[in-house]
Amino acid sequence: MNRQTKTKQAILDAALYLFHLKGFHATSLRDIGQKAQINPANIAYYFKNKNGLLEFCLTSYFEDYIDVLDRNVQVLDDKGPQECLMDLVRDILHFQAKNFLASSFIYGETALDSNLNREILSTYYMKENYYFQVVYEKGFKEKLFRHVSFPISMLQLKGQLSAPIIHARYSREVLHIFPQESYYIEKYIEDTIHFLHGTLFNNEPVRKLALS
Amino acid sequence: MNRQTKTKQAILDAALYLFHLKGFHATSLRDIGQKAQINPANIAYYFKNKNGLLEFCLTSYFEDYIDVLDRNVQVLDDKGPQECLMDLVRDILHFQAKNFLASSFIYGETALDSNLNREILSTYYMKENYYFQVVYEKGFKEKLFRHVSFPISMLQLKGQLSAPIIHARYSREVLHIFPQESYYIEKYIEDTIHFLHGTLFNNEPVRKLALS
DNA sequence: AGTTGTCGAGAACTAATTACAGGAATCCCG
DNA sequence: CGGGATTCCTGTAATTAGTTCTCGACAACT
Repeated sequence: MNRQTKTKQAILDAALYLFHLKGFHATSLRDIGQKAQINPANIAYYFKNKNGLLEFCLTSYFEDYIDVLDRNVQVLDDKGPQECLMDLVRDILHFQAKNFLASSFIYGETALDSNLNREILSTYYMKENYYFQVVYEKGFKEKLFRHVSFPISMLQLKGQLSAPIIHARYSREVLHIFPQESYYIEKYIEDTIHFLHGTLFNNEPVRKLALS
Repeated sequence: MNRQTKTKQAILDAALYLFHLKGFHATSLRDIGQKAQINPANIAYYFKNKNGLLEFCLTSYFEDYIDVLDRNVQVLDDKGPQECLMDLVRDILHFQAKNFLASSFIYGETALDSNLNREILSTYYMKENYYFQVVYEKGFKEKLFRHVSFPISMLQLKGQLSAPIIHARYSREVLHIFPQESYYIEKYIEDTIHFLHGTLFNNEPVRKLALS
């Protein structure tokens, strides 16, 4: 890794950490510079300005995210909609855990109506929605999914997927579970899939969870 | 309404609106003053400083929220845990829809790790958790709830409850559903209760959703 | 008249951004 | 192969803009 990519990475790491900690607007370039052990002017050099830094963070995150979706949906016909959706859930939750800092900061920002990054987010939302819609439609067509409302089911699923990130502090401090530890991630994945079986899939769960 | 409460309310309305729109740190007191048609110095007069304004927003919101929980859990023994939890879901979703601006801003802020309002939030999280735990425990004891992990189930439920707020823009722009309209609220409540039947409650749903 | 509420101006501070200069790495031509 | 030129990278410092908060004056009720 040459000098350039090294400082650039240091800036990104520091920025992501501080964004997740305090939010975008609350972190100054000075903070980032201090954390990354570089001069704030460097940020301008690499990312033009604060917004450029934000845009870079967002786009590189979403590129990878869309990639995860794309890879999964490409094998939709082989796996069938149920397997495909389960794998999507698995991969998305893994992806979010791996990119925890970025995920939590992005979820936090998107809760707001801010028009700062509206265009960027809109684009990726549309893409994300497209992939899920394809899976759902195949599921409906083959009668493997119950006849539920796609938007509502999608919104529920989004809630499930975002919960370990958005409520991370709540999880840690109150529930005493640690949504970044692989034990809990696997457990949460299992339960999210169970949720799909309970609300969306037509046939019985392949592997039942413990029932009392 | 006398002059005092009138300006105070104007400040609060403007603040909540702008916080929800741009986030706490991104809104200046000048913005609030302009939106509320008052002089920014008034904010200091009523709330001491910007943080005081934030604290007031948070505490008054959570007071009401805890009130909703409390009222429901007080009649736990009469209704039984299933009915009680369903009514909780109903009332919480209604409450959030009614206080949409505050809800979305607070969810946005709590996704971050900010230690600004850590103490306030911690307190209310603990309370919230207490009420749910009481309901769950009765449900477990009377074998009306399946033998699931409370923290994980709770996290899932939190995800369900926060989704219409956090993903409000996604809902509107991509899914074309409007999580503030009573039609969708009722529909979403129905589906959330269905989620409880599918993942938590032991007996069959009282009123089945359309199955294909 | 005295209390309470509102306003405008500005002080003190912090932020992003830009200009610029010194240094390091790299390249090119002798 | 070597040394100078060029490009790339980093740090300092000044500019500009925007923020909170205070203070004293003014208005409006009681």
